[in-house]
Amino acid sequence: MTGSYTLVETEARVSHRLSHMTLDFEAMAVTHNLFRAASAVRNHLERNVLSESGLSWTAFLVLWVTWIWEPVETRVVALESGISKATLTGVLSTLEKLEYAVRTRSPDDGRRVLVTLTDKGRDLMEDLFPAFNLQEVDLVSHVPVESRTELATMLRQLISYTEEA
Amino acid sequence: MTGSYTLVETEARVSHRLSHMTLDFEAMAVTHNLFRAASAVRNHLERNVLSESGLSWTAFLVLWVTWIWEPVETRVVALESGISKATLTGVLSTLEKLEYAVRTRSPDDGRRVLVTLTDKGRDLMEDLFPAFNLQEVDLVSHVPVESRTELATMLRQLISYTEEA
DNA sequence: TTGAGATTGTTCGGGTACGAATAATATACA
DNA sequence: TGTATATTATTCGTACCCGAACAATCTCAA
Repeated sequence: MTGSYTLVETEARVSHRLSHMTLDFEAMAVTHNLFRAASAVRNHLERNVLSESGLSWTAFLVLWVTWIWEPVETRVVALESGISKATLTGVLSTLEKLEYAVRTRSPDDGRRVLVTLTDKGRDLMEDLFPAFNLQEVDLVSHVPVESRTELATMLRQLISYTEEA
Repeated sequence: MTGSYTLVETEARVSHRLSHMTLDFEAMAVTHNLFRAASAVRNHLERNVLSESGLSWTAFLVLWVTWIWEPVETRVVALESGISKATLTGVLSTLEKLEYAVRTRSPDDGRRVLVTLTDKGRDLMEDLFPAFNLQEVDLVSHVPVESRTELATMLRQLISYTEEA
């Protein structure tokens, strides 16, 4: 916290810089906090849970999606993980090198590639996932219990906008 | 949206995989949606506002922080932007190459480096920022007006946890 | 005043991250 | 049957992203 500016300081300063513009500060605060929260939470989880197993956030996410849906097409993994297929190609190569996942050509359609976990990958997730969830519980501890569902709902409303054609 | 699984489908599948574990699904939904929202919103803004000026999300963020606080130490810029100082070094080099910002050695302390915008950089922000905010307004349009402040507040509560020693 | 310890920005190595171009495969229609 | 069109995963080029190691600079006590 040391050295960082408060929300009030920032808003005062922004108003000063932008006094001649018409702006929606509430919308600004939402997106701003959304990114601060996402990157803060991500860094926290990477340091406290993932670093021990040498997994990046994205690698874990891909592993998780595969764990839930395997065997699953890479197209779906990319979509569910929120990354591009170009990025996924690299991450899958990493996971194959670490022997957590394998690629298989689809028998029905030669263009498609299916992803599955190795036994080693499944073992890892069995260990990692509960530890991960424990940290998630800690993270939301400052948000009142009765508001958490609403928070998840509002976040989904943000997602739904970007999914419109 | 095509091809992606719904929340209900995912939760059903996760429960099946994890029936023998004790998990907090609400905490899971919050972090999961937090990241989906952040990456969706980020990609949306990069495509609809930033791509025209050849700026990445992070480059814009750094430019924005500098615009508000200049002249400002790189240490503070990194903190406020939520990136590491190693990353900032690269981004600042990009911004200097594009002639949007400049580095200056601090006269008081030889270790410190101060960042300021060029006139070109300030002109860019004068144009870009209102366009950016317009998109932000669109993005929160699916979240009821009366809930937006609360959303921003809850996101700050998430941030506050990670800031504890 | 000198030297141990702290602070700061950069470099380095490895892993994401994206859009655009590409190659391989499948589909549709003539 | 063949050929245009569509869909898929990969490659390519460039930029971001971090922790760790590093060199430069400052601080402060002996």
